[in-house]
Amino acid sequence: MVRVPLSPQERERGERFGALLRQARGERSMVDVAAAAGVSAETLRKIETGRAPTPAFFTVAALAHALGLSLDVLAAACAEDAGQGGEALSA
Amino acid sequence: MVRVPLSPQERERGERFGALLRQARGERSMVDVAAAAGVSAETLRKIETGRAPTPAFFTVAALAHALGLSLDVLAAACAEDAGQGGEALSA
DNA sequence: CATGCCCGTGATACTAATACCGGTATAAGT
DNA sequence: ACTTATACCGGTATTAGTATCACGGGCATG
Repeated sequence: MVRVPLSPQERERGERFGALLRQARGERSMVDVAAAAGVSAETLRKIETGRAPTPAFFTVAALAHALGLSLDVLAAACAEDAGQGGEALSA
Repeated sequence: MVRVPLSPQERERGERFGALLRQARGERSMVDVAAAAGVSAETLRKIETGRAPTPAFFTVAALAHALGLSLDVLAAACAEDAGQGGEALSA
């Protein structure tokens, strides 16, 4: 087991992540945002649909920049949902 | 060529990125931070040394959380340098 | 109505990230 | 001096992200 397959939780988190991006995209087209971020439209689509649940950091950073989103907010929005059962590892 | 190999610029950006993480880690050990972030120590080492120049978003998010860093600051610090080979338009 | 364009999508190809293993070097503690 | 702990390094295995190709649906135009 050298490379653990993505957990269902990670998949779901990716879906939520993509949903956030799609929501932030609003009326803008995929190709427009993708071009602004410097990634291919297909990649953006995969991220939005959750088929790429764990995209690269800089890809996300570029998309967030193109959409005017904060990476911290984005990560927090997904992390909160991901650990909604009760994450008591910090205290 | 369906998957463009990483550019030298991306490699350098990864090195800077890793340097930032290492700096933020300070005196803490790799295994400690890696465990806190939920990634393997080898992965953290590869990211810090620049051998993994484009880590996954959530991996970076977890590391930043473990280190108390802001993702936006982190991305901005790398993006500035990654832009061109010498943008010194400081007014 | 046919054609072309934009959007979104599925399939395919290829590289890279993640994790594990063994070995090595340095520093500290006993 | 031996052991322990930390970090570095090479290789290996497997999954996953990213880009190109090719297709279907909707809309405007000729």
